[in-house]
Amino acid sequence: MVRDFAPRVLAWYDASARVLPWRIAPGSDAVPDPYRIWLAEVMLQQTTVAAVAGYFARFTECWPTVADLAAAEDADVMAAWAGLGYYARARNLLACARAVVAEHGGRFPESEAALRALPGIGDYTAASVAAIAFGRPAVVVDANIERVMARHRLIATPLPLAKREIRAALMPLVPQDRPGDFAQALMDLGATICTPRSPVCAICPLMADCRARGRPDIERLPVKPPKKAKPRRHGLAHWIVREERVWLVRRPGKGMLGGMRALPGGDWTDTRPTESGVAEVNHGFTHFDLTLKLVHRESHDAAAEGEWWPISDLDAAGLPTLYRKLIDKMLERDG
DNA sequence: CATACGTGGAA
DNA sequence: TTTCCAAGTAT
Repeated sequence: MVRDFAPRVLAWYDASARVLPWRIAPGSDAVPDPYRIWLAEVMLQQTTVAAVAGYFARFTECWPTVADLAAAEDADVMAAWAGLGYYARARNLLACARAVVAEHGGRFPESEAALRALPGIGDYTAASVAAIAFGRPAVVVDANIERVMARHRLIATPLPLAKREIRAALMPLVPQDRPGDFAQALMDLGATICTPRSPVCAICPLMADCRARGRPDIERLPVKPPKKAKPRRHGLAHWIVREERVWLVRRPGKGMLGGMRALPGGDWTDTRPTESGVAEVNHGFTHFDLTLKLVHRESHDAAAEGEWWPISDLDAAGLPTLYRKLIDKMLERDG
């Protein structure tokens, strides 16, 4: 049965592939654009298809080619990424586009190794671009494929240790003729049938030889390490207004919300400020929860760099969601 | 190997 | 409301 693993997966994909803006439909003779494949793959890192769609449309309209993106202003790209999260991706996106232009003549390299050496491209993205854009028989392993394989082969080793087994199990199954479709097929399968909860095994093309099929503990696969409790931190943000404009700063290039426009304010600490504010939000980050309070200030530090931004045009500032939530709350209150 | 790094939707 | 977690990468 294992011998026809890829044919079953590909036949299912031919009939059931999701239609996505960055995808070339199976059977189409269109030529994939490595720039669009790469852009989508970076946006999709730890991010849902639904969240990415609008950003992908705006980016490809503003910057149709990798050369256009490489020539863009940092501030414009960071603002366009605002709200999508994991902002190191946007910084690396620009660095990668510029490296492709400066070091590869404006064309993405085709080998997995050369792709892997570019900023923001790790094991997964290097393999997926090699397979999808260039038809290379790379072994693509993302969270969907980990789940499909851990269940099909009943791999109970906890992640991330299981990654090696999963990769070894998948490698001999990759078809030489359609590696890109194979990878996308397994990801679609994981996203729509072999889901984390309530998998729809009855319509799965792999059900005949899936070792986890029918087991009550199928939802526990793949086994993941226990999560740690998230601490809560507190911070202040300053609302400084002059002539219908608000004072915005840019956060340092590394760390939380690195490189993004923001409201000025102090460090985030583990003690709640006593000062009363005009608005407050709770915002959940990956490894801590933040309570951020908005307070009025008359002026900013004399030495501070920043810009007076029209309050009526805050949408264009490209503020991270944390600050948008806080400002929206205050404006809603004050009218 | 462990940790830092966003956000929004689903159950 | 809380918890989970989604096409991961860098350090």
